[in-house]
Amino acid sequence: MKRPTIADIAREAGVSKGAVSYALNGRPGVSPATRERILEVAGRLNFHADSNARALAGAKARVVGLTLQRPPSTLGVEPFFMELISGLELELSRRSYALLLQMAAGRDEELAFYRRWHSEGRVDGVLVCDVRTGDPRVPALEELGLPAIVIGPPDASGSLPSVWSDDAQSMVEAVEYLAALGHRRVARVGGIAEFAHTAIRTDAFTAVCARLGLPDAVTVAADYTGESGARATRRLLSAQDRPTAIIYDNDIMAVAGLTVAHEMGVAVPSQLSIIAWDDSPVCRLLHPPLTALTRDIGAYGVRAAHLLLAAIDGDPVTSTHGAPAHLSPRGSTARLTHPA
Amino acid sequence: MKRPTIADIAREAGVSKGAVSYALNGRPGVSPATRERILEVAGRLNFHADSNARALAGAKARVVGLTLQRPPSTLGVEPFFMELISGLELELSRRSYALLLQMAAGRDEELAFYRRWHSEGRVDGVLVCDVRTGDPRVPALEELGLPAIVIGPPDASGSLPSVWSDDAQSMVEAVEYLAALGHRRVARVGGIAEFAHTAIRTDAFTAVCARLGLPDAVTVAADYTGESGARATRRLLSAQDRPTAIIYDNDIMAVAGLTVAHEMGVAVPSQLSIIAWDDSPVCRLLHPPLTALTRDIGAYGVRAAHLLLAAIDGDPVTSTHGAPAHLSPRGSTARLTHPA
DNA sequence: ACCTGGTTCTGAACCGAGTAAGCGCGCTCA
DNA sequence: TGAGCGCGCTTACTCGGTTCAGAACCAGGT
Repeated sequence: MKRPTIADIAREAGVSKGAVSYALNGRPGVSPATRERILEVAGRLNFHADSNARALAGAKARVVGLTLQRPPSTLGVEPFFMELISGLELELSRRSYALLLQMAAGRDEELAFYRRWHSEGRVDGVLVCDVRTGDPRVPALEELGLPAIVIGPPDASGSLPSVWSDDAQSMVEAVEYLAALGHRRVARVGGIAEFAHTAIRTDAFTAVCARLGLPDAVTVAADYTGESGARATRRLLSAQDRPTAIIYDNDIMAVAGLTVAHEMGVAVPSQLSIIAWDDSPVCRLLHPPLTALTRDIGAYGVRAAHLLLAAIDGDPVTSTHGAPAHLSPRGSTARLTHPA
Repeated sequence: MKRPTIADIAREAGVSKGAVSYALNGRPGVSPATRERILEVAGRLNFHADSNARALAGAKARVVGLTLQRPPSTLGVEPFFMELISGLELELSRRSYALLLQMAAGRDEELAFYRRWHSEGRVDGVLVCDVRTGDPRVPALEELGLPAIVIGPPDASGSLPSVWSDDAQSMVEAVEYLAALGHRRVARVGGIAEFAHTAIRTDAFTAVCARLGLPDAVTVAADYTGESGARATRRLLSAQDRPTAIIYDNDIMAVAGLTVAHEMGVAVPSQLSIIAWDDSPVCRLLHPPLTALTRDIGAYGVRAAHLLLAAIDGDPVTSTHGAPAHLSPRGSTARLTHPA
């Protein structure tokens, strides 16, 4: 027997299609005895309801969509998205939801995918990453009425619920730590400036540096790639009063920065301290191992999936903050011993 | 107007639902004039056919599935899968197919997903990674009749078409290069031994070492994680006659190996040469930059997607070989200058 | 005996597409 | 003139579920 349908089960169990549907979905309308008989038959025939038919008849498609718009070269290296996806799937699998993954060239294409998915009835909801301030996707999704969760700071997510941590707090922790080690000239290699979380980090960075009286709290913009991180680092280390500590907005740029320091004869950590935001296994493998702002990215995924499923079920959902990234001090940060 | 259906278009264009279906699918049965009118209306209403209804009515679901069974910690770091997915999507998007991504805990769970997807009518075909010799998924998929493409060597893919490159050839290139640099004691840190491509590389490694008269061509098994690579490297470098060159089965283990060499005071490349299989941006950022076996992983994805879509269309499909990985010599390999 | 209320189940409509069968029309050709 | 044919389009049914209206039945109360 191939691909049994509820009609097959109904015949086998001696009931109508309707009864089978009620029984399988755990809704009232069938007696416990009949329900059990139906479930037994379904199990015996290894029945799985056709998801297309179910979705067509008004039930959920049991699929959520995720689009990523970064270039593959960046994506492949950053563990962020894979860890995020792992977390998402943990929760989605638990509820028998599937994940539709789509790479997009830009926001417009990404938005076009949301629109198409919605009108094709492919997904019950979507997850939104890398939001910018004033991101057109937010109002568009609000208008579509497609359940959506933003993985990013709530500032830019409009009425869409979001999942993120308090980046400002983590930034304060990092800068205060560097200041406590005696650093005065602290710089930062930031991520893509248009992303909302980048702006938050930049503001927090300048604010805390001002509060601590650190001069020249400069942020150089980069784009998460190793090359851009290396370029930014060269620029910073070539300056008159070069910084004695640099905070990078992701780990791959920090790795690049470490190499540039080597290349320019700047000793890490004796002459330069380095902190990476996000902590991939690579950070621990380098020499010296990188001090990093560690956070449980998988937990974001779990939480985001949880919220999205709740939103799909029509439950009221509000933005939540996960635990902020905390500092994992390793060999790349130290008190200055060989001032330049 | 929300979510227009073909009935809406039919009314608007003054024809029947059937005519609309024919027109939209580019099949005969409507005159050019009518077709154009229908397409104009569809475009104006921004119509997209409900994929559930379409799939239910016997057409394709336009979805392919991919399951990954490696632990997220490994997945996140290795750029392989992200690059593969990017390549897949390039081709899938071109044909308006979507990608269903699923993490699985093991082969059995992975197989269960294939089964469920098939019986739920969710996917038109699947992609299979990390095949082992005698992998149960191969006969299971053959029996299911679900179109499938193996991303791996054809040896273990049974009657399923596969996409891979000639790893043996690349291994020969790497070992001959090391031999030409004067290395005699060459070792290897291999990937998971059960994977079919690992076996191929191991066989090729021992064969070429034997042919070149290199003694002790030992392969230490590891599991692609940095920790396992570091452990394996420590073991190798602690041996009586330690190797003067090590080939790693992925880049992350090579990074770990480089750090262990540092840690043990073994200079790279003067005392130890290192080659990584697969070339992530990180390889170029290290000091010294890692010599790597480079291959176009995205191209695998494009090719695999292409074959899968052909198989779904019912076209005859045969396994293909992509270009083999080729050596990108960098600073981590050199002629021995400080023999131990 | 009759009404009420509740549970259990059936039957049929419906979701939105695809598609086989059929029908009218105009054209060609015997 | 009428048979035959092909084009263009409509009609009606199908896919496999969900869901709603109502039938059948049973029990209890009056």
